[in-house]
Amino acid sequence: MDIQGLPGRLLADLGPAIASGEIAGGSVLRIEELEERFDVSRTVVREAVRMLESMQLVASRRRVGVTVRPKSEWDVFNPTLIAWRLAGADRPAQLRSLGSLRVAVEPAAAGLAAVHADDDQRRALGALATEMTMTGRAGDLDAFLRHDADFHATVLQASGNEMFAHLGATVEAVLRGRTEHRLMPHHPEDYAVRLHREVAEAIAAGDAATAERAMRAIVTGALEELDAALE
Amino acid sequence: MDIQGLPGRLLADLGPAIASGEIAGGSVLRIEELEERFDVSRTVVREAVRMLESMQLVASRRRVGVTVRPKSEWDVFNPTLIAWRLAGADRPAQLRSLGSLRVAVEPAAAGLAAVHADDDQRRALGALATEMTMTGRAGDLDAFLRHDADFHATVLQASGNEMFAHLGATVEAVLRGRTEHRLMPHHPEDYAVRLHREVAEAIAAGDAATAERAMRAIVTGALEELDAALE
DNA sequence: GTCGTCCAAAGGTATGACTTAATCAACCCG
DNA sequence: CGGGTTGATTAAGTCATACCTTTGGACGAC
Repeated sequence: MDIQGLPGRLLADLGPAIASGEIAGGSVLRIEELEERFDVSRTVVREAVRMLESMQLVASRRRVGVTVRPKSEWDVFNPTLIAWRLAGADRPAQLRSLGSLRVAVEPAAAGLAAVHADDDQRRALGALATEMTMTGRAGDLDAFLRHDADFHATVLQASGNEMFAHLGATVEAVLRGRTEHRLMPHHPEDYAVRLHREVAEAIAAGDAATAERAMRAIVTGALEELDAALE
Repeated sequence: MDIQGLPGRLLADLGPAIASGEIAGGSVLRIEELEERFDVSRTVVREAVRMLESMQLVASRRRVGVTVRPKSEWDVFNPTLIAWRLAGADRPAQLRSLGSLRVAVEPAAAGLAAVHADDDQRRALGALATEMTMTGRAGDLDAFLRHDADFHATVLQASGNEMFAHLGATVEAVLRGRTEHRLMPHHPEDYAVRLHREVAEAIAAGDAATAERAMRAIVTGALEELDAALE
């Protein structure tokens, strides 16, 4: 999902630098300077700039240069940008934003999934809940993370809403970040695992209200734990 | 927010064509062909392709060409792409997706706004609700639309969550599309206007639960009306 | 002090040559 | 005859350069 070619190299360098605030809003980059700094041709620089431009990270104006736009204008839903911010200095802020988004979206998705999921998806959720129980008890955080991410991605997918479905990858990034940075207990809380089981069963039974309620408990719990972990 | 220069011209032509399905997933475009078709240089074509690529609309592979990716891989949150789809053949599907998204996000945003809004925002919401009452009664759909969009944008902004805030522009696009295509009653329903007033008052009073409930009523109502209007 | 003109700086576009990688097919080996 | 390896071919990727276009700011006239 990442990069391609030389412009990708520039992106991988400039993008995170801007996203982390290291290059402040209002700064001006000149194309010629970038050519020298990265030792590439104008073509390459321009393509990289175009991509930053399409994320609303920068704006290019004649006679001025490539100016970094204020943070408030970024395309904050862009998955690449989210990844950069999660990897950089304002990971806390990004995690909080995404946490609120999850609280809003995932319960709704669970409710829809109870209505729209196909049989395979209902079965898969049950199986994933079981895996989470087992790997959670065993303290195998890697495997737990994998199944947790799969679980949420499956629910989002099963909602039948393409926009919800696309948040699967983002949620996975959140969960991974949480695990990698020790922002969650070393043994997943029992109650969280039980709630996942409850969501799976409610979706299997077509019980939208219960699925929604249980999922809301999961994501609000996650948000509270996150806030606590971030002091 | 749109376009800039010659690459913008290509984008404005290719983007909507892909977004509407006119150019199907799996199709292959060759750069040289595009050069001729639009009578521009390679530089320009490549930059346009880069931008389509960063929306995940296409992928460029050596020895093959620029292939249009399946719809399921598009960056469906990209505002430009949303605009293209709203303007094109699958406006109905896009409106439905966005409708569900609103149902998920706006109630949560209203709840947060009741806690985080500043005084100006609380005042502005009250004033906008008043305007909606007046222009709604007068049947001035244009003015009503403007205030309606402002209202929702302000709530999203006041939530204090940058991701919610960014959905303001998208919601406005939805509302505008709804009005322009006669998908709403010629006189806004009284109950909807009353609910907006209720949201404004709850946010002014810092009553998160009420704000959330009233906003949920607004957006679920809007979604139902949309579904009805789309048969 | 204000307005208008002019110039230079920086991005935007065009071109053509060259490099790189991947597909397809021919070919060789088993 | 089948399968894997190699090589030719094709289209994207990169580079260097020249030229065009816009525009911010300096400079001078009124």
